[in-house]
Amino acid sequence: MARPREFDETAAVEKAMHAFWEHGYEATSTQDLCDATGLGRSSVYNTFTSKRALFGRSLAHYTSTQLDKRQAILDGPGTAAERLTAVLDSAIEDDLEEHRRGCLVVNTLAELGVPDDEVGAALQADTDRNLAMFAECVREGVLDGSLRDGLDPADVAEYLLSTTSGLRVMARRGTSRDRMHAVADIALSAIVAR
Amino acid sequence: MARPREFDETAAVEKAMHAFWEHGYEATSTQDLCDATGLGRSSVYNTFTSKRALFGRSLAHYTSTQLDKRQAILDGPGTAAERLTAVLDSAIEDDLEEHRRGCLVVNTLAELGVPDDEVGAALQADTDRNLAMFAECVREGVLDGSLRDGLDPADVAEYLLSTTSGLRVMARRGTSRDRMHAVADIALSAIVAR
DNA sequence: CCAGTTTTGAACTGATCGATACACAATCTG
DNA sequence: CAGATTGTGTATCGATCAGTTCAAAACTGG
Repeated sequence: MARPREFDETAAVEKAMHAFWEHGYEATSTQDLCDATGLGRSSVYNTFTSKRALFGRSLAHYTSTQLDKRQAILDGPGTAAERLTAVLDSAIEDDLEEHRRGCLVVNTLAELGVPDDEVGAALQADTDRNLAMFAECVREGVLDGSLRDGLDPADVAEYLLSTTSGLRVMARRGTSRDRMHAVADIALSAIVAR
Repeated sequence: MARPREFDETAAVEKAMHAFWEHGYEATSTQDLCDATGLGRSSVYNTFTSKRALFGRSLAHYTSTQLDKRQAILDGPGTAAERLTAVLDSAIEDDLEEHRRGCLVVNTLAELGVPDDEVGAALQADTDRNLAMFAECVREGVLDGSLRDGLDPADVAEYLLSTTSGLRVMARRGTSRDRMHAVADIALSAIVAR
């Protein structure tokens, strides 16, 4: 083609993601996005079409990173119960760093719901992948004996996703690390083998 | 004094609350508030000072209503475990009606965090009152034998608030009523007496 | 009916919103 | 180097933002 880009597209998406994460979708102006990415307006619109589309890209980047991290923990060593504990601990640590901005997915769900566009599609995909990952781990846990017998993997997956979502809201309320760990302990006690 | 108001202030706050609830704080314009309340701009600003202050009033009205409703259930008949079940069921029903707009408190926490103003104060007050109500019920449950021995009321209160917050996020994800009830069942199974 | 007080409606403020137009710079292919 | 193509910077678009101004309207106590 012709003139090449003077910036890295993925790096720009990442910087935009942090801007959206910090202030939310509506409260982040296109000027904020230019400032955050270091790009001019033309470059932003030429590359990403619209604020909405850039948000979609940012959200997809966020969910991809987050899900990969979670998958890595669930694919790691230990019993299913231990791995689920590690997932909750990791979620709590994520919530506490980064100026307590919470989780971009939860924040977006709260602000926009599941809109009928690429943003909603990214949110739905995130929900589905989380549920699939959790359900698979629950099945493993029933087999390895670390989780209780008779658990419904789909229901428990929904329970675990609800639990992590709840923890992320608690983080925004200002709950302390110790309390969040106590909450996670109680939550897991409902499903670990006795 | 002089010329009387042509509208009911509380009714106006309630209408404004629904507008904020439906679209979020940032996405609700002052024009939207005029339309929703049926008031002119002058009346809105003369009565409520600013969009932010009206949001604070709307949020306080919401939390007050919600907390009173929850308190009524917790003050009702039945064991503590039964009353907590009723609270979660009520929260689920609330989440499902009203076009799945979720919970105004959770939505606001996600969008704004806990800002250093009247809005943040309303959010903090809501958190504190919820925790106090739950903790008291947990104490009663340990005494009446419907909840497990040795539970820490403060931790379990935080757990219950986290659970309801998580359910409200799940509602925004589009989770079905049956699944939400299944999640609530699992959540309660962690603390009910065996 | 009148002075005093408050509410109300309409017009309007400067600022900012998301997005575009367009000239020009920078690179590619030939 | 020529011509095509794409990226970038600046200036700007109309719309909308939250909030103000101001005079007419509607009430009060006297």
